[in-house]
Amino acid sequence: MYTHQDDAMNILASDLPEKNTTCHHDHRVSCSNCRLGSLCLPIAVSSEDIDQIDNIVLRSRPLDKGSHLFSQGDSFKSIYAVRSGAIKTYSLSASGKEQINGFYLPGEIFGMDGISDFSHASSAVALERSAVCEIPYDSLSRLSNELPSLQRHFMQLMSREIANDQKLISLLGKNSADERIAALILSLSARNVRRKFSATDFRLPMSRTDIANFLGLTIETVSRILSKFSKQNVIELQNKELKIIDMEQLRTIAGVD
Amino acid sequence: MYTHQDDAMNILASDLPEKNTTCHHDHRVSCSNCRLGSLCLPIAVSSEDIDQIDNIVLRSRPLDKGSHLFSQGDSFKSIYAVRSGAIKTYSLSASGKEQINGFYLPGEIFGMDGISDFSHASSAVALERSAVCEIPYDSLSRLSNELPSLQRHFMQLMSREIANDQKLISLLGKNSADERIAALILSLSARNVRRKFSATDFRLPMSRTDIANFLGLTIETVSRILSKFSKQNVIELQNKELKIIDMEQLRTIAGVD
DNA sequence: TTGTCGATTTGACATGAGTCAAGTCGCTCA
DNA sequence: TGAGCGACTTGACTCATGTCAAATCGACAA
Repeated sequence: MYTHQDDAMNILASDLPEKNTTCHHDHRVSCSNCRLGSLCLPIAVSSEDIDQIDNIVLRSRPLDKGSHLFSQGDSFKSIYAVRSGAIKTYSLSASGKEQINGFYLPGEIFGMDGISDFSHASSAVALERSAVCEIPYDSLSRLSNELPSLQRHFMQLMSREIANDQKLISLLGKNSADERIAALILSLSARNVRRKFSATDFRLPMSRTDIANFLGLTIETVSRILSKFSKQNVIELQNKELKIIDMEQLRTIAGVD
Repeated sequence: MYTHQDDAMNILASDLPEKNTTCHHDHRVSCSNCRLGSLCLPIAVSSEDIDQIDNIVLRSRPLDKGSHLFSQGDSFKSIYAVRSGAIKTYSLSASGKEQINGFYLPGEIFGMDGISDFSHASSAVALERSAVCEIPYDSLSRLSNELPSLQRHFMQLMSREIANDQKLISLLGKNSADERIAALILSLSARNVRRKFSATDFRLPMSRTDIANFLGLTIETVSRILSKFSKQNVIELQNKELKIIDMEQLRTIAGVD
């Protein structure tokens, strides 16, 4: 039994000592060698089990920026784990508006919204050159029956996705633009920490337009607020390179007491 | 293989001819006699399987209005199906704000947000005198291993919950107050139809405050917009008794083309 | 029946975020 | 190196929704 403090989501990868090979360069790296370490896979899985999982995972070559992994309405076959880069998922509402549902960073899992009716309820597109692992759902289901810890882990993943969505609902329903943007920055920071990267210095993988869409704001509002945060010396921002200067203040703005 | 048109969610109950017994009066009714019919259970489940499910379901006595079924942080043991009445689930954000995550009507399932870390991420409270079926998660998991259709159905339920949440995210992020309220009324109407009740005449089980909280609005705005819809002869509203007068117009307002 | 209290409605006003309109920046490609 | 173009920023103004305040309604208890 284990829990995570942060809200990122994960399912496949191993617990072995990190190798310093960059995944981008060899997209065929196995789960047991993946530098994402235990981000994806259940910690409880033994190394023989990892081999079984390894066998069902498909590793495609990197996706170029802007290319789609699947589109809304496509028949559902697999879920995906980000290996490198960043992915956004979005859906079109009945009235044709695009809503970004999430940004996914290395070690995170997406594509689970297609399970309910065998077709994807959202589209997934690469925000930059990215590599993903594809996990065919049939094989995963079958393997889950043999590996109870995998089944449990998978359920947890879905449940965590629900919990994440509910946080976003609360953010959109109850928080000001300042609070939403501060919360997004803090979420990216926390997920960076999870991947053993800097909590304070990182690149925003998405455009201002994407941030605005995700947070239910306009691009002008996002831009103004980021400028304001910069003027207030809470962050420093050079295009997409972000540095958090005053983490405490950022937390205060986000309303985390 | 089957799909649903609307977005309500469901898992337990049978497919047999409806009996005209009101569930409220005998809260011990079995799944196979439940008037909710096939709303809850997977259609594919055979009658012997239903008996097995029947055996793991706990049927408590009705809950009074305002009483809690579980609270945020409680350890997770079961998921629940609404038999009669209505339930809301809500969670407190880091900053202490309450956000209603959903309203659940008879035949709908809730409480799945607790799976990820063995503790409930939200609280559930009865909006009116209600009866629920409790399905212990342990037993459900065990039974799922024997009944593939049950496991599939359960996955679909979780996935549908995600899809629902994403619709709400889009609604909150992209739609005006008018559109949000029209969409909620249409959702309640569709779910009523699913239960073989009137599409146009029903009672709102929740208060204006709850509607406002759920939709990310203030109670004043909700009240004003409901009054406006009434003046425009789109609906008629006597306290909580709602009659949809002009369904077409309501759809137009909601932005469903 | 009357009193009480919370739920709801309505009005007047304030304001945060959207809209519209210019720019400016910073890639990419020739 | 410079042209072109999409991404981003900034300013002025508007408007939808929130805030504050007061009145009314409706359910329930005495």
